[in-house]
Amino acid sequence: MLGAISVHDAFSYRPQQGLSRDSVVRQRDGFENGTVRRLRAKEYIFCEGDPRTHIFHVEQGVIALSKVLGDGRRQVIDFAYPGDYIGLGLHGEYIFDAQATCAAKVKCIPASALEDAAASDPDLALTLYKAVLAELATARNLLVCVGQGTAMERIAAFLVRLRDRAAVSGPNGNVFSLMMRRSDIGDLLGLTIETVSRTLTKLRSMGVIEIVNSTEIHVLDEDKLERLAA
Amino acid sequence: MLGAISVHDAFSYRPQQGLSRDSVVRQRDGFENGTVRRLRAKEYIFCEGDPRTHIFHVEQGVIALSKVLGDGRRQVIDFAYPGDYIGLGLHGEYIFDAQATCAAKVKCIPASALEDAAASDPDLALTLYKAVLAELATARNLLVCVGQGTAMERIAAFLVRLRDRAAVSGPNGNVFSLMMRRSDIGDLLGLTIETVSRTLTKLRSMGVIEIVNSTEIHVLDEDKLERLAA
DNA sequence: CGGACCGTTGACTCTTGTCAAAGCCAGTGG
DNA sequence: CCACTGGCTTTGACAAGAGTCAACGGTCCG
Repeated sequence: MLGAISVHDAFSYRPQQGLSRDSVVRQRDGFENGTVRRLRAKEYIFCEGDPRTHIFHVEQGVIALSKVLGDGRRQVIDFAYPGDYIGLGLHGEYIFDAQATCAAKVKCIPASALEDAAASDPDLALTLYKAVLAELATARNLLVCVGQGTAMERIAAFLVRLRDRAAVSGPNGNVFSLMMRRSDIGDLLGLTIETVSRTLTKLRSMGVIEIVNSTEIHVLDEDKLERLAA
Repeated sequence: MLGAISVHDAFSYRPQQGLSRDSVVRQRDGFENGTVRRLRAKEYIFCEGDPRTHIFHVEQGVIALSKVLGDGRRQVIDFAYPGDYIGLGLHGEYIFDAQATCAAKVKCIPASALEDAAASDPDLALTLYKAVLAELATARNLLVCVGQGTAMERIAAFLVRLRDRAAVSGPNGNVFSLMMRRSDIGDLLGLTIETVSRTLTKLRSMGVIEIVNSTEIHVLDEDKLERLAA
């Protein structure tokens, strides 16, 4: 299976090895403490291997965290939603790519600032520890889903998670926007965009969901959706 | 895909919901501080949902950490090797099963002892934080492998990791024992035992490895093996 | 209006899963 | 000492789910 590298415009262009990376440019315009940075869909915040100068706090939108193999195949590791932190850890470099799946805003916090604060504040340190444990649990649950589930089970489980997220933040959890392309979903679940599309279509024809404008989902039968999830 | 739950003898029997779990029995014979517990192949140390009373330090053998779906499908999340700790975290319950893949020895440490020590010892706390970060990196790498790799790429990557592990602990990293059944490998990589077997056979017929007694691997062409890995 | 991007759908291929049979090996008991 | 048994692996034949390739349509935007 070969995943294509989609290169859409100069702004979202993923820097290749050996070329000067645009993260250097980015640091000059908009990386001051607490600065909020606006991102367009498909724009990169950083790439795997970039020096880990900042932690980012998602204010708006969705950020895909992913790893890319040499031949272009991409695995999305997780999506970061408003409230989530990106880039925690002790490595000198980022260990994955971070890319907006839609228009987004992130607050940029110098990594040293957060780490200094954590060193003198046990509560903050515990919070960071818990955040990493949560990331670990998320990664393992996704692994179970991808390793054991059929396409239908993976898509259904993904939709259930989106629904649960929407349910806590709004009045009607059964209506939400995907905020991302089919390729982002496919790269999360280890499926092709065609399989994602076909599976969503099947869920629609089964009366489980309704799809508006390719991007907005209405869950019509949440019980059935949950039974379909792995 | 339906993975069978193999039940072999009373000792390794995986307790079902609602039945009294043998972990209660186990706590009576061999869970004192620092006690070393001997395990037979396929014996459980604990199950997901058991109260998290102890941390375990692997002394010998291999422990499979896994999650099981309702219908018996199992995803191995990681293998713990001598030197590794099992059961770190802040949850009140274990969040996965831990089962020996072969004869093994683990040292049992009361969870409270380790956590009390970490609270007053920043160095230990940092060590635990790093351990969790390492687990996170492992889980994500496995996710990339399982989500994007073919059967051959997954098996090759798995063998490369075993070879690297053997290389640091002994004189000849190219000869090592799997220390586990095909089903453990399959459940790690999201493959059936038949596919694992066929892929290993193919690697043998390609002259990349030699298989002795189903369980001992000789890597004959490590360059080719690495090129095959995802 | 034209182009780029995205999503959907169809036809076909192929990798992997499923089912079944047979062999191997170790442990056990006669 | 040997036959038997159970667990594990290997192999083959076949089925099915997902991937690949291609065409088309819709939407957004310059």
